Amino acid sequence: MKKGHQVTMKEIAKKLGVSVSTVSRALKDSPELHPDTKKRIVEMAKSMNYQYNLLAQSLRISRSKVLGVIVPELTSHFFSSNISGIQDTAYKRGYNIMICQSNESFEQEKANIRTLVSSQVDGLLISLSRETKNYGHLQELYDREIPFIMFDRVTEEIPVSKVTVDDAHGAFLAVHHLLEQGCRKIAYFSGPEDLYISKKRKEGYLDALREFGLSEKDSQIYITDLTPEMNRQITLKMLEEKELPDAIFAMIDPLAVDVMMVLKEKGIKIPEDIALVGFTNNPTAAVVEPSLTTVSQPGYEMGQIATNHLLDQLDEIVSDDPQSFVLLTTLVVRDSSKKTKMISD
Amino acid sequence: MKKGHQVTMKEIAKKLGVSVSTVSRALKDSPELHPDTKKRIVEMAKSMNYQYNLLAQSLRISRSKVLGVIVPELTSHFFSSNISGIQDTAYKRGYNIMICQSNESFEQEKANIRTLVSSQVDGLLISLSRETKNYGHLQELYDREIPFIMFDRVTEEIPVSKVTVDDAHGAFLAVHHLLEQGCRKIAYFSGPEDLYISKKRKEGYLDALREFGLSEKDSQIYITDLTPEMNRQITLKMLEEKELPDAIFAMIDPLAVDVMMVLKEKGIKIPEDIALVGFTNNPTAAVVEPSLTTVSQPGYEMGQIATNHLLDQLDEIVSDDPQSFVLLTTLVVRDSSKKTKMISD
DNA sequence: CTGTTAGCGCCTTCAT
DNA sequence: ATGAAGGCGCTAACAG
Repeated sequence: MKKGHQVTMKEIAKKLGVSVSTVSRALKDSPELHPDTKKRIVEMAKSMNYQYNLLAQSLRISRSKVLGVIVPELTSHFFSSNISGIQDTAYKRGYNIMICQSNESFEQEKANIRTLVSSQVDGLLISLSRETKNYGHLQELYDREIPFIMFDRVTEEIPVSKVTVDDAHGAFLAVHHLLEQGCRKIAYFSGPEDLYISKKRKEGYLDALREFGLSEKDSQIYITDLTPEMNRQITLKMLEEKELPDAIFAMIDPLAVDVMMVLKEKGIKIPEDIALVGFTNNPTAAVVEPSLTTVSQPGYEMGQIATNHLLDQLDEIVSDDPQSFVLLTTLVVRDSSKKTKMISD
Repeated sequence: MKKGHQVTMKEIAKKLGVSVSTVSRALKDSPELHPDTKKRIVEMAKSMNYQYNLLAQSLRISRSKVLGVIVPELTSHFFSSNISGIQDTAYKRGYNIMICQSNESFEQEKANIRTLVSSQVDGLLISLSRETKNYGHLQELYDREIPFIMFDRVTEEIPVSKVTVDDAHGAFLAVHHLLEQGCRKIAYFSGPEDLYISKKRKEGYLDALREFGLSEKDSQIYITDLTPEMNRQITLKMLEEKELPDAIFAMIDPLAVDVMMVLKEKGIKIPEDIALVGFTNNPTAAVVEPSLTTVSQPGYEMGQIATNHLLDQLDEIVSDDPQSFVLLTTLVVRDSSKKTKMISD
């Protein structure tokens, strides 16, 4: 299919017998121009259906007004909230966004960066893939002075701005809540240990235990690669222990839901036998039965803040010094953790 | 923040004492070039960290290798699956995608089209906003010969290719299944009547009724604007009727889930008292209790097919004649509709 | 095999 | 108040 011809300034100029620069000025509403000429040009442009060519402008001013976004996956609710916040914010400030998904692959992530840089994006917003364990590609971006910031899945290794949630504190809130409900044998279901969030949430878990006079000896940690199969498997494994925990803190909602399914199958009552808390506050958390207590992450706001900060840096409204934005999580208490039943229940 | 300087072909050329075209050819791996020169250039490019400037190429060849995507919202699981399919497919074929969300606003949708066209996208993939009731902006795209296709939320008014699911058939499957389960008073919970999918799914609903000797008189239709509040409200209204339906077909999963919540609150057993079927197969459908029978829409595949077709049109692999791809839906039977309990249950 | 030239659509001096 | 010229980075036609 061949695209229909796009009207250019040149054509408007010819039709009106003026120069291209005059047309350019008229369309930019430059003051140093006769109002009549301006009016004639603007009207002609409209009647010819003239459409500004951003590409040409970008090349000219070496600024594309496009931001690149890389996320591990598009279909996760959390990341799509991020993107939603990024898109709305960028759009409001006159930017478009180009999106890539790494599909949790390191190689793909590197390739994504390459195409986005080639596309001359003015800056990048990156959330790291699960596989990303060395940061040469980010270091290179940094060395080449291509503005970028990281969100959610970040690394401390590169001195750029980051937007995260207070994972440790969120986990602390979750486990603290379980302890308040009277639980004392609380298991932590963790994703891969080298994952940043696995570590951070473990910190919060242990902190909360300590707060209640418990030590690491009282902790119980199960590790999964987060596939539904392994999630099931470790839950079953846990159920084989002589002494069951009275609560489980699952690192992330989908894991919590998988755990819940197994417990229900096995006739274990939630929260009576085992209380359960997740993390993220996915839409599913509200509708499972029992409804899942979880830690809410402000995905949309993360996107907004990340984008505004990056654009502020680009526009030199703020300095380039790397800043770390740590958004607060909140505990959403639902039924899966209510050991102390209310009368109204 | 000022972006670091990007190396250009010109600089490579100067450093090596060759012309820019030679560099260009070397980097394109042109055969009509001395291998040694080519090697020298490629190595120099690498050592200088040369990065191709797609923007310049786009301007030159009047093809941006970028596709524009407009969806009503980014955070819905169905649309993010679409986008995931679009992104993967586009990427494989050497295209990037620029994404906008209309947030279900007609004005926003028009504005999105404008920026994407200004950005010189080679084609557009559009899913219409809920508010979009006239199609002048699409007609204009069409008249200006800007290649685009529509998916999921489409209109028949514009002769371009479309990718949809067989909504009527999906609804038919759902209601047919309920009838087979012995239900005879089946209510249809519909979104706004002017919505394409509301209409299509109603068709399937009525067809299925007819198949079982029922007529429009035996139908019961409740209409909501799909907000959680109104979803609740119409469910409560239905419950006030003297004679309750024995099954409900809800036009879309979130609506089905809202209905389910109200029914459960009121102590109505699902599926024993009222069976329930949704549409879309959102992740939530699998985890609510009882698990929700629903019609599955292949979101990712829709994105793939739409993108491949649009790119095929652009590359003139297929003709420009508008084609209509109607993907088949499948019924996913879960607990919310099983009137006839199996022994194993 | 390689260089020269012209130009994609726009903007920005520099003239007039 | 307007025009002419040069150039952003790259490619393609034409020479040689």
